[in-house]
Amino acid sequence: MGYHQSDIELLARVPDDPAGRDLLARFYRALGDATRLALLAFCAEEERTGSECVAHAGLSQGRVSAHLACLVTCGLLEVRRAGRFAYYRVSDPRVAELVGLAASMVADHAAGVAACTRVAPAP
Amino acid sequence: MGYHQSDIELLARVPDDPAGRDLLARFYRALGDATRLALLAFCAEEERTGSECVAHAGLSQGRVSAHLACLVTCGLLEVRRAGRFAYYRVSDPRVAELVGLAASMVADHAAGVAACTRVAPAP
DNA sequence: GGCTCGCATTCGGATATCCAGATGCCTTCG
DNA sequence: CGAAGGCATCTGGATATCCGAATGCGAGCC
Repeated sequence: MGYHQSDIELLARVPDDPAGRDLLARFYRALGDATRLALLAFCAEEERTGSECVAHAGLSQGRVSAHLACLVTCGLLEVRRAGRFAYYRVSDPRVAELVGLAASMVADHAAGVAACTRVAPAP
Repeated sequence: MGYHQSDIELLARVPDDPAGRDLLARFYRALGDATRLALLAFCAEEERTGSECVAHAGLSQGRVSAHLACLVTCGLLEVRRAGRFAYYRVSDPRVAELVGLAASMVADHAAGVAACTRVAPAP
């Protein structure tokens, strides 16, 4: 008793095989970086070129390019190439849902998330 | 043109301040580990004790305890303590939605996610 | 009281991911 | 053609996270 239908769903959604779970974990790690989240929000507003993303992120060009490539291969961003420019944008509405849900949960557990050191306390 | 309402939402959901984005990123990283995903699915079926989780995960007891603590502080799992036992379970329906959405996106981009090396190629 | 069990925390080492800077390829412009 | 701009990739070093094993603490049983 007390279990929601969605809990059953969860079970079905998390892959049984280790390889599938690792894939899902990798996908979450693509979202697990503050710079990539900032780029995602930036490219959700409107289409952006690589240089615009570099200026917005305030990191080295090479690093931002790698972050964008990560977001594209994971399906979080789409890229359109024209001439010497690359235009990035968020096109999948599931991305917004994913971010909205997570932000909502973080709002309810901000202190815990901030304190959560997945392995070692402060050295 | 071509932008969904949910994209606007996304913008609003990703925090403007770096600290807020870092918190959101930390939350995603809590989900970004195959062992923790397996524990989440295991504890979604029904309430589980720490020892049951250790047996299911097949890792050292100390490590599983740390993973469970991470999931609890991030609000992904709830713990109920009785006597010398700790009972873990998923109680927030948003967890299932979060996992379902991610799994659905991974299904559409499995090859990319598998290939995505966030920084350095194979050494 | 003393012992065992269940859980949490600490220790040292391995691996993944992050970063800036340098280099290379392709496109565009003079 | 030659120079400059935009993007991707490689190099080396710093940091975060993971792991098993050992240790500490409180609860329940004999």
